[in-house]
Amino acid sequence: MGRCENCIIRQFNSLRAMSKDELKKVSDSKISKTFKKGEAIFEEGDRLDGVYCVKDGVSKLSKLSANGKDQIIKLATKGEILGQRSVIAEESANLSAIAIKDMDLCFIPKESILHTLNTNPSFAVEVLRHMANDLREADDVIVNISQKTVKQRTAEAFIYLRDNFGEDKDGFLSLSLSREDMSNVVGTATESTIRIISEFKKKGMLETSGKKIRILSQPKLEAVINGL
Amino acid sequence: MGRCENCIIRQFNSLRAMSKDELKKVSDSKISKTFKKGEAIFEEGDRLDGVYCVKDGVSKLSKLSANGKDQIIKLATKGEILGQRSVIAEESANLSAIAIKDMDLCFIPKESILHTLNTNPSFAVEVLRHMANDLREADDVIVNISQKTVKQRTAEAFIYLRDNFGEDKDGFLSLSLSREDMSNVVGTATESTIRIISEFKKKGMLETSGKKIRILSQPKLEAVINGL
DNA sequence: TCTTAAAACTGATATATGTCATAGTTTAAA
DNA sequence: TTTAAACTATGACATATATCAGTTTTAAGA
Repeated sequence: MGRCENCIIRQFNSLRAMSKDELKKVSDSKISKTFKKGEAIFEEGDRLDGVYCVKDGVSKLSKLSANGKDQIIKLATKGEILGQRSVIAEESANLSAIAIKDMDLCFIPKESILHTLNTNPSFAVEVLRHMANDLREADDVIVNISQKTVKQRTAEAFIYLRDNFGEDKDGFLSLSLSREDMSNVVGTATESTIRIISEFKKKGMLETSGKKIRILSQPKLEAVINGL
Repeated sequence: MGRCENCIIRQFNSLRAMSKDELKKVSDSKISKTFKKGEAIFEEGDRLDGVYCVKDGVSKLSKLSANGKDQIIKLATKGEILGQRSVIAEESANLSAIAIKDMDLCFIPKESILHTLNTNPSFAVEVLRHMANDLREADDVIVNISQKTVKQRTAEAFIYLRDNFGEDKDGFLSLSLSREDMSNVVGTATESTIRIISEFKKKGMLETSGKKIRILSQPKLEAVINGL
């Protein structure tokens, strides 16, 4: 099994602030896990005994509302830490984490995390910085949802998918979401998302091939985002 | 001028995790400030040289969108720290803070905060806990906005105002927001808020007297929230 | 390959909410 | 007290989006 000390993923998250000794301990207690697409890493309300460091794959973090709809708050990929907020706040998970691409992760027991937090200030500050960033992003989402139209938000989501997950060699988005997941990111009904995607295709902004979607004109998408 | 060591407000926020020495330094460098209703403590985009500890009054934290509408993300009162996120992330402010009730605050230069963060892990953990809580609240807002109707969110806002700011001796909400601020909390048009308040009055849920609003039936409001 | 379930799509319609126009009311300033 | 400005209120109307119902397409399992 790989050693944390040598893990490249670590460079992208707060674990890089751990000392050699701390990493050794984490490495000894960590457990590698895999989840297939569709499987839940944890669900809303679960008590978490640790956090998950994403080595590969993608997870959606979502929250179910009373009417049965799911709102996706964030898509987490390589380098992200899942469950951090809940472990730190010593609360049960406020979101569910479900794999939307086969995942490869390391489970790190909360004791390691909490102990390091309480003894290594630079680790705590790193985690804090990361959470401050999540908080700003959440604020932005709030403003977006309440001020922009579904069409604008859908256009934004496509740009987001390209910027954060990239494209394959043929220019298709590397992460393909189902129409339902897409609508849960945007915060709308599945039919609305389908209609908007059809419209974007007609207007030459997007192209599809099977489940894959390719962005044809980022400028046109941006025009939509800017309310033209 | 008051000494931080003796400040009661401190008990309600992360500053309680500071040592005596640290508090002494903060006390020597802090500056008391007051802001009248309507004045800006800071604006979106400002670089903050420190944080503000609210001793009294209320501030709205809001973000302006392209179309000129303001979304209120949070109402901050006694004990809250303003600007913490931006100082920690070393970014300019992502929100504006504007007084909606005359305020009394202490400005604490960022050096004190950052130095303590880097040397006192229990302070860092306290701040982290607080931010983890803000993050959960933001997640809840996202789900609320995208899943609930304006009417439901308006009803929730009234309960929120009662729970967080209380009532005066006559049972009126202690914090009275203008219809516009209320609509910016809920994320809707001012006219919609006005109409809904009228409806709630007709249905015996609310009562107004001048600018003051009194909740007449919490159960009825809750029925609305639960989509009845 | 056939079969079946899930996902994608489309149309018709309902409804919540935003927008615009206008009038009444309160508040603050002169 | 008078006047102007800001806030609250209400109606008429436009429109974005949800909902429901049905069809087609795609994917997966037998």
